[in-house]
Amino acid sequence: MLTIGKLGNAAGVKVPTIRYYEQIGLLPEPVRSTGNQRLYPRAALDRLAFVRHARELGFPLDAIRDLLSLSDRPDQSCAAADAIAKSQLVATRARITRLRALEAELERMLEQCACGTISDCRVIEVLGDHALCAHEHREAYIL
Amino acid sequence: MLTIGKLGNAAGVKVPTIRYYEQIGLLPEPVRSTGNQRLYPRAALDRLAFVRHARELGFPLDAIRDLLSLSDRPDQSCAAADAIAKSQLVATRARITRLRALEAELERMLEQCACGTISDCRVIEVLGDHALCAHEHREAYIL
DNA sequence: CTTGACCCTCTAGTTGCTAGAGACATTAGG
DNA sequence: CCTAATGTCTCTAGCAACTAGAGGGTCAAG
Repeated sequence: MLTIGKLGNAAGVKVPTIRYYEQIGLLPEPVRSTGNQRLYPRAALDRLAFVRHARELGFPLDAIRDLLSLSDRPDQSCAAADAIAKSQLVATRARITRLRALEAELERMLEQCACGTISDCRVIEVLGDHALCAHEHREAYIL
Repeated sequence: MLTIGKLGNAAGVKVPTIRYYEQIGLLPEPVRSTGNQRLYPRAALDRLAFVRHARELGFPLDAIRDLLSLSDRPDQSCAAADAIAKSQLVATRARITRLRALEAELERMLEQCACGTISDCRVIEVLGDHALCAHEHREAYIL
């Protein structure tokens, strides 16, 4: 059995994060030692590594919760898992599209700035007036 | 003078957001009517539009605070404003790079999945084992 | 048996808002 | 002038996904 620190080390996840995952019900409550310390079986390592990897790929915790419960039912169709991954792909692409427009706008802003005084600073000017922009970005800044 | 609702409408910013900006010191406290309601001069509209536009371009509020105080000093050099915009550009590019790696990984994952049962689902399998990945992404998922 | 590294719970902070409760102000219509 | 509808006020709490810190208990080595 592993203590929480060894588990965290092995999976590359910080100790408070593991406790947080337990608190929100993403990981099951482990057994405790006589001194009330968490003790994890080897299998917990796989589960935690799965969570970490999914997080690294940008999956939100809600989606990971669904993926975990799917992975516990090996005989079911994997269509649901595919759908989750697909929607993650769609979200990722949307972010990229948005960020590329922002990148272009920032580049333009900086290229045009002659770096004099604030009163004729292109950066400040463009920020103050969307009409000076080449792109539309009148949406909320979605992360 | 404008009430907060008219200001918000004109600038495309929700009323609670304006109050929030005031609370964190991003916008100055306006005068009040006899009935304690906020009353804004026309100039507040420019300032709020500036904030909104900068947010749309992904600038964090801290950076916007700095940009606002720079724009109040028109005689100073605009090097500081440029530096802020540049670091925003760098951050934006870093996010794009990261998201493109994620996109590629998700595409690969989905292409390889034969869509059978969970037990041989490529999505679940890859999530459980980083070694199956084509890219490194062993960093925190930075938004 | 003591020391130091680990672990426990709990609260509060991060970013940038959004939602709601319960009360007061303003304004348009009759 | 009164009323009803809308707008505004303050305050608290919530979202994601953690992170940091306080103040204490536990465990294994020497």
